[in-house]
Amino acid sequence: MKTADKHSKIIRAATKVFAKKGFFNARISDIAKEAKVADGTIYLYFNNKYDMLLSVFEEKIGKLVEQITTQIEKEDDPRRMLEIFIENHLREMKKNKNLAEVIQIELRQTNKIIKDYRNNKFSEYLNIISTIIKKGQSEKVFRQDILPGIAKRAIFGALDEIARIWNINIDSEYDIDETEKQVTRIFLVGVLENPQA
Amino acid sequence: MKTADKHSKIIRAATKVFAKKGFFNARISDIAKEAKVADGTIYLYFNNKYDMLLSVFEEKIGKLVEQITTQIEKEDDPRRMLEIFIENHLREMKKNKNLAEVIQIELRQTNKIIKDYRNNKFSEYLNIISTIIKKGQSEKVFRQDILPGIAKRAIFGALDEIARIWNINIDSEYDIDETEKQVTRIFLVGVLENPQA
Amino acid sequence: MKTADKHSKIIRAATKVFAKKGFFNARISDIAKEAKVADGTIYLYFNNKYDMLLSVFEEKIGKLVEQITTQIEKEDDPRRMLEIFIENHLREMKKNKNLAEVIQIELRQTNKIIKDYRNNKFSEYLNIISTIIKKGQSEKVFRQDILPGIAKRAIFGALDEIARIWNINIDSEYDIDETEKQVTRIFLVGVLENPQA
Amino acid sequence: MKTADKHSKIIRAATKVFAKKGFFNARISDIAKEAKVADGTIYLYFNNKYDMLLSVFEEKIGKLVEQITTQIEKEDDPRRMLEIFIENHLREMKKNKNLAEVIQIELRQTNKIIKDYRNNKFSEYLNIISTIIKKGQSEKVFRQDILPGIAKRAIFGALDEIARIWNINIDSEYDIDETEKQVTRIFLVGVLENPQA
DNA sequence: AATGAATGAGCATTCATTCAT
DNA sequence: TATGAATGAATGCTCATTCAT
Repeated sequence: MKTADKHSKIIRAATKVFAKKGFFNARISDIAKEAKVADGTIYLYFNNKYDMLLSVFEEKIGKLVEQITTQIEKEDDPRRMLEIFIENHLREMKKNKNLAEVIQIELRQTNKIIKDYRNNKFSEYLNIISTIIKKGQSEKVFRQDILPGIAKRAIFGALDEIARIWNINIDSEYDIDETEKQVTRIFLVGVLENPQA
Repeated sequence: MKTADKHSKIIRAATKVFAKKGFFNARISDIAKEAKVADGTIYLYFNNKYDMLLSVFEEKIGKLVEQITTQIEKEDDPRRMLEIFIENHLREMKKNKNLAEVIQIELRQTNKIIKDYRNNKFSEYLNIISTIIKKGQSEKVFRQDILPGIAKRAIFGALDEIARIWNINIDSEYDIDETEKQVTRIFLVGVLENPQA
Repeated sequence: MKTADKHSKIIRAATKVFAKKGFFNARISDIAKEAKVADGTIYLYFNNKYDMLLSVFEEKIGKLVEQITTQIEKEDDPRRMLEIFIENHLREMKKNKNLAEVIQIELRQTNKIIKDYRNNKFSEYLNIISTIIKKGQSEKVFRQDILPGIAKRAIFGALDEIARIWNINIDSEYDIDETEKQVTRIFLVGVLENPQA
Repeated sequence: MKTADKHSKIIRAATKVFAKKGFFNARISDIAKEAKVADGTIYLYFNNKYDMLLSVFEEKIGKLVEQITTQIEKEDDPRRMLEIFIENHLREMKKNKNLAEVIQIELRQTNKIIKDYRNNKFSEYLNIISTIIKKGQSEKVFRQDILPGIAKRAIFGALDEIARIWNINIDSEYDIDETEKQVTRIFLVGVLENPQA
């Protein structure tokens, strides 16, 4: 087996185990067993347990960035772009609950001090949103008074919370299409009946 | 010192230590030292470490529920009520970063299975939002097609993510007043310039 | 309640709890609860946990010594005296399983170093047997070549092992009368069919 | 070092430490240090502390069973067989005081409920005695009215109590040869001068 | 004398990491 | 590269004992 294969086998196993047990409750030996690899082998590919989490996170987010970017590039309407982002995020999280879980864990569970200096992919991911917002503003499609730095947090936070619930309640009340529409509408037009009033 | 005092001293210490180190990295002896109490004393008031986290969480959220409910009851306009909720949540989190942190931890860090059957206060908290939404809908102030069950998650998630960032970046770009206005506006009227279009 | 009463209430409770859980697994608070007394109160009557065990043991054995001595004094035939000893020991252990248990514990479970300097009652108890043996020898009823110091251990050991089994198997195969007869016979005439041969 | 070696090194160390301090006072780290092994290593070979005690006990008793069985098989006279049993037991306990101690501990110290379903070797050991008795009865060498189930307990109890004393008094009054003869005689012919009388 | 809240030393067990093979 | 036995630091929790009331 080639090195790259083993590396990704471990990443896959780690994603699964971290998602299932949480970072602190996951044991290296769990991951090793899941990856069908010896415990020690893991340390040939990662420096330590936390490094694995970070790698998993970065890799998964990296793929998301790529995938969403590809789709968005084909569009020109910022409304549609935002819609695509929301759609994609929710669909990916629904499809891959482990991924949703790992995002939750990495973002909140581990030592904040260690965290900061490497989360580049995640910044990139959030910045897809703010870039859309800014484009919309320059094209006079989005309100000028929206602060993209805040909007990107609000949108990501909303999506993330919804994904969190999916991971807790196996059967949620609303289906994914409805949820997408709802979230998109809330962010595009707000909850007011007559905004002009 | 009276028993009640010691209990709340421990809660306070636990909140601080959990916030600073995270649940898994917090040692009982850290909390004991912070509370100026012996390690064993903690077990006179709590069954185990996780029980402390849950107690801290429930108590803090309980106070939030009370405080926000009191303020909202004085209002009648659903728009204003939603604004008050957003305002309060953000102000509390800004004021008490430990609280924000503990919410983050409890919501994502610990065993989901154990969690569900006790997080009543948190449900209550979220339901404040959906109640406001429903009231707004019945008064034709909010759009009829908004699903309160999704909106409450979206709003809480947005607020929570913003608070998370405050806890990471000591100095955030935007001040609290601006952030409040932004979030309120995003949720009330959305990001579109001309929703009618 | 008079002091003596409380002392004996604690002794009774301790006997019960030690018997049920063993010395090391018994908690002071268990004994206190059983005696309907505060934990701290126990330390007004005993120096420490081990001191309680020793007190329980000495008191119980002391009573046994007294009881058996009284009965034996009425007899003159060493054969009958030995029989009475065996009878009494077995009957007491059958009647009071806690006592049997505490003997087992004290004799084997606790620190040998601490033990030695106080076990006077137990020596007295064993010496009842050797005294009987010696009397029997001087009256030419028992064999001259029997060493009383060894015989007393053999007899006590046999009785104690039988009592141990009673405490493990709730229903033993043999009833107490039969057991008494058996043990008495084994020690009086041995197992041989034709000792002369 | 091979695995088997390490296992037996730990068994040896545990036997020594349990004997010296008693089960409850023995610390895992004591055993680890005695075995020149890390604390954690012990848990690669045993599930927990109690499991070690049980393993030690079973292994030691197992060896005794084997050794005594081998010797007894060469004999045909039940009198001699009983003598061999007594001889062997006492010699082994004298030689290996730790072993005597561990028998004492395991038999009385630990949870009786757990105990029963695994002490197979010990049952085997006691049944060597009853088998001898039965053989003697069928050959009309031993009295027909002796109950083997009681006799085996009486004999084991006697031997065990004598071994207990050896472990307490470093210098006992009687030497081993004399003790053997005494015990054998007591059980074979009893203490009476004229059994016929 | 009696209480029981408070103490804090003590320890079994876990598990990330190492390293000889 | 790969293994997995070995390591030993780390810690939640217990419980005998104390002492202010």
